[in-house]
Amino acid sequence: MKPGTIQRSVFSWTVNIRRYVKNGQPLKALELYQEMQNEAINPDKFTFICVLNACASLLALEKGRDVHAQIVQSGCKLDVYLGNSLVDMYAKCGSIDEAYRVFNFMPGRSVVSWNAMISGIVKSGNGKQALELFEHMQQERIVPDTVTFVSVLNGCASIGALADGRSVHAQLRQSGCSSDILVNNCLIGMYFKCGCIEDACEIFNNLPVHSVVSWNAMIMGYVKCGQSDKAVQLFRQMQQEGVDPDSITFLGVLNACAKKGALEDGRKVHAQAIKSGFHLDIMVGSCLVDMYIKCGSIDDACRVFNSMKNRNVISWSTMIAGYTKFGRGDKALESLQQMQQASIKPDTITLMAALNACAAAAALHEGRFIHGQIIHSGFESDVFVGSSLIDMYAKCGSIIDSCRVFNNIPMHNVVSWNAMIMGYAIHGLGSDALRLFEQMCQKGVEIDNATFVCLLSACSHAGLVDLAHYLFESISSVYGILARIEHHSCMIDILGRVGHLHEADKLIKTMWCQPDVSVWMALLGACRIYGILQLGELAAKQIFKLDPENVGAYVLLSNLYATTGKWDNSRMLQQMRKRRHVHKQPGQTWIEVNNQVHTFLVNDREHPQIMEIEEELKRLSEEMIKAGYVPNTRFLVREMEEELKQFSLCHHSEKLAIAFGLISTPDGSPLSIFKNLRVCGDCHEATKLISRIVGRSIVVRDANRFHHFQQGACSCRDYW
DNA sequence: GTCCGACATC
Repeated sequence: MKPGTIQRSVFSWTVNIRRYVKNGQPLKALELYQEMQNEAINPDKFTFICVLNACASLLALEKGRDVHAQIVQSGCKLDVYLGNSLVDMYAKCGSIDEAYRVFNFMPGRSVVSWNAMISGIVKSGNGKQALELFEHMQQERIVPDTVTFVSVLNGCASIGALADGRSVHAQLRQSGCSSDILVNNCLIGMYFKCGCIEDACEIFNNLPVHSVVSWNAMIMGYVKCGQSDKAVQLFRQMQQEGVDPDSITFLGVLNACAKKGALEDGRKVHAQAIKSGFHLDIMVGSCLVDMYIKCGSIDDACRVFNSMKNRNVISWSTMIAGYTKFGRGDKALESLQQMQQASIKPDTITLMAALNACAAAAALHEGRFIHGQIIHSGFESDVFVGSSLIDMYAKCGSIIDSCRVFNNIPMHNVVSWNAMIMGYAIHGLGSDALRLFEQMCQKGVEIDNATFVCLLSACSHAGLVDLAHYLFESISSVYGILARIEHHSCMIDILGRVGHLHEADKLIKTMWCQPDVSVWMALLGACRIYGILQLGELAAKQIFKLDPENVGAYVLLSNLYATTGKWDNSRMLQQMRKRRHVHKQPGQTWIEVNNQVHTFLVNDREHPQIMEIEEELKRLSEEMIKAGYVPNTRFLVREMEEELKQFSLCHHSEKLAIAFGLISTPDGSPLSIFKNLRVCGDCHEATKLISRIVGRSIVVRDANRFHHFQQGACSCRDYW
């Protein structure tokens, strides 16, 4: 072969490789590169640049290192272009150290080299370091260009550094880049992310041309700031001004509808997406699914999902999370299987969603299976996956497994500590929660808002009122942050449970922020326990104002009326609830025996062994009455004959499940049962007695926490 | 020839 032919050959291979890279098919590009080497054609500088580009977009660090070695081996001279591509590859792949090494070693550096470093550092999540490098770059008298400004502004946005953002903005004004449309869109995003809506609007309003990207930045900005109404409004406005939405616009506006729970708006946007063809976009499709889920229509979500031509890991994860949200853990886990049958590999987010499904459904068996998959796919050292595992095991009743997972996490963060503290909290292990908190402080882990929520929950479940007071005070006095709304609702819950209703009421009145539904619910719950009518009515009124379809509030208020003898009010309220089509979730209890789940409803006679179950319940009732048990009908709100009430109480779903568990498992073995609602007071009392009569430990998970019944006592010490 | 660009699933 003549030398000229070889030259042309390298050139044409490179052209083809580049075409794949530019078309967004980096994997194909690498395949072609391999083929080229198989043909014994030596790559040149231009080939290397294309291949590094492909590695960067695939985040293929190992492959990138190989290419780097080949470059060195080939004797190819490291010029600015090749050096920049190497820096970019290492930085994008997250290896900032290696990027720096090339950067420092390069014979000459252009503004592009600095840009590659800065944007890589921003992407790796280190906005502060990026700002330092920006400073350094200017000391070296390198003039920043629009690309630099875009990266640095993103860096400011990512860490919410408003002051730095403003100073970059000031520099930008003097630089001659300030009319660049991309830079301005970036500024809009930065100001939104730093919470300065006015500054963002000012930039938008002063733009000579509003491109679709500018509108998108505004729409997304408003969504992120929690002003979804405004986002939907802008979506309409942009079209009135003759700008056509693109797929990103749809993602933004669907997000807004999802946040607002605005089903009707969502449907309109859906129709429009179909008209313009953007519904075929895989991300718009996934967002439509998400919107319908968040707006409460699982049927529509399924319809969209089933009609999607292509689904990716995100579409499936959305669906798995959606089923869980609707209490369909079984369907969620089924989806995980289908996804794997479709050869889509779950990522960490999918697995976390699946673990949530197991946690919600108390499906310990499936949870362990997914844990196995996690180990198999090498995600077990991921701290976020680990935190979901801790949560799953805790909610499935195995706090020992939670501890084991916690101890095996190599690098803890605040999320994993919080998950473990919360695990102890729901099991009523207040002192363990506190011990962990002390360790966490000793290790210098930065405490966040969620930590206090976990700690206060631990206090609530263990009845530690004084400690709760102390912690609540220290949020502001020691940690210098304002106690948030969720901390207030925890505190009100704790105060309410011990009957300090005046104090709870006073706390609400002196809150610096607007009380939300959770705050009023905590108060209403306490009023129900102590039969405080007036305050309870006031709390309920506030809840209905904020959320007219809150089932829990209807139930609590109607219970409150019933326990205070206001039967008429109770009945009227129930009628009102039905008129407004607010449906009560039926109480349900399930138990796993021999890897099979048995589900019971109230007065359930469907179970094949119902005769034996009733026989056992009768036997237990007699023994319980001998032990001094008086059925407590206060917890039953419907106005009915006393005898009928007692019958109904005996047939609550939890009692049926316990009786079934007792007759289906060997003497002395522990029982675990799960209830979808809170356990009722009578069942709680009865279970305490049963645990003593049969000499077994009985673990009950209700919607709120775990109750470990043993020898006539419960771990919740009657605080729940 | 190299660097940036509104965006989603927890």
